[in-house]
Amino acid sequence: MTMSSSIDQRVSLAVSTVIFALRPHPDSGLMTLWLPLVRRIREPYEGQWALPGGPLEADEDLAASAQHTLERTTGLAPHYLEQLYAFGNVDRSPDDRVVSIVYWALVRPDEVARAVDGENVEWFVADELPPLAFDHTSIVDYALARLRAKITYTPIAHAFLPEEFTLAELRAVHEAVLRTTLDPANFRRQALASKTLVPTGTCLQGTSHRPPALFRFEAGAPSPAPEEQR
Amino acid sequence: MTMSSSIDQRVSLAVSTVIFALRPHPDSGLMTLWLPLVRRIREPYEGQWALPGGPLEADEDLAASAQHTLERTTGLAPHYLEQLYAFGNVDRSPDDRVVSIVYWALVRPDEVARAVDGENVEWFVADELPPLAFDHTSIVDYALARLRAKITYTPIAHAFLPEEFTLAELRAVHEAVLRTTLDPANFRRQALASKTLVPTGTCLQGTSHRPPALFRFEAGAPSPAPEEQR
DNA sequence: GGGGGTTAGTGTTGACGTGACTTTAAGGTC
DNA sequence: GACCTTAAAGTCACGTCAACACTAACCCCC
Repeated sequence: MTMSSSIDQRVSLAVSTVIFALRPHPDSGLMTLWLPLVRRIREPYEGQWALPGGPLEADEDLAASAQHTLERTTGLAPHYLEQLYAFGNVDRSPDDRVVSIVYWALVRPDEVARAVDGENVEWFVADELPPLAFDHTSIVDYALARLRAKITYTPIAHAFLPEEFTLAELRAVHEAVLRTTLDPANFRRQALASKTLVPTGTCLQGTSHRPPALFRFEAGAPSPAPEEQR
Repeated sequence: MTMSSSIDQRVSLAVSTVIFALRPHPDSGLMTLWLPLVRRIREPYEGQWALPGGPLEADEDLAASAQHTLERTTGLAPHYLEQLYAFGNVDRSPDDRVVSIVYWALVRPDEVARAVDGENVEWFVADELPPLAFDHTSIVDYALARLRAKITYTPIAHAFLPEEFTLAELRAVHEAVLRTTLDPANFRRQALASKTLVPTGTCLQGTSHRPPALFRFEAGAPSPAPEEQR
């Protein structure tokens, strides 16, 4: 603990984030998973797309560093943030040794609108990515797998939605993430059985059909540190 | 990526491991989870017990570094090793900033016998630990939760056993880890349904009752990188 | 060598969750 | 008011699993 491994061995520590959001697919119009990428402006992999990230800030916890780097590079403030994995293989960067502690995050549609969409930040369909820098392609694949697994047994879908939402909207999130269709009746049963949805008492008005009830997400027992993981 | 965060900000990177093994409890005689701890010989927390670990080796991947540090400090070679979490809160070490990438491991009983049990390495019952250095108590708690969760939906229990084992032995592992009793008939059905157990054809002889069949663990599809996580 | 003890292994039953599907309710539109 | 559309509730069959009963195969002991 006294010898700093980083000084002697020049291991640099980065924090990156895989950010997911939902918006319609340009071709089909279906709700689809998107994620923002940043164009690299230095070697190695100059000009290629990569995950937003940066060096760990000395005075910040890991999650806070991920969040701030995210804010700085993309302007996004996620509504869900969880550590994904620490990637540190020797050969994952051609020059230096870089250990990346990667987080994954979910953002709401209103955030997406606020995000900077400048020259070096662009949104891509999660399942149709260009070749990425470093090992970021496999990192995104892993994050995708984790998201799809976790949404099936944990109520995180609401992180893609505004405060109040209908069951149809919640189901649309699941369908978009999992790329399937779900039976509305069965989805309703299962969603209400989880006890994490609280009806607001109001209904969404202005539809050309029966008005659906609005719900709000209510956290159950606070999750133990650091996460539950199942 | 060009600025090394570690040099400027003196963040050191450590790799530690929570190692689990099974042996009888000294009081009850029941099979119980144990883990080896290392006594710290330097400040901070000098004299206190801590997880085995050390600085990340420059020429090793993360998992390899965990394995080698383990070998060096405790003499143990695990049969299962998985990344647990990266702990990096600013205040987790009183002096320097230390980010620990923590792994968890399972070892077989024959390994436990081979392990060094010197002055500064000692085995403890996992649920009856003394106060540990740094945030290692909460790390162990998290590893315990992960082990108990993962053993229920993944065939890792065999990593506590020799190559060939009976279903009763496998069930005893589950019971020891989860601290419950399990129905032998239902456990058998569920274990055989997973298709990961291959009968060797032979039976364990020398028992004072009906001889049980011996099984061997056969890996199914190789797990995707980095892990499956569910 | 037969009865009893012990564990291995098989079978049966009922409760529960879930997928597929039907039915009723509540709006708007024409 | 007929009709369309989606919300919401209800029905049914099937598979899973916990609980429990039952048979099988050894050893021990008298």
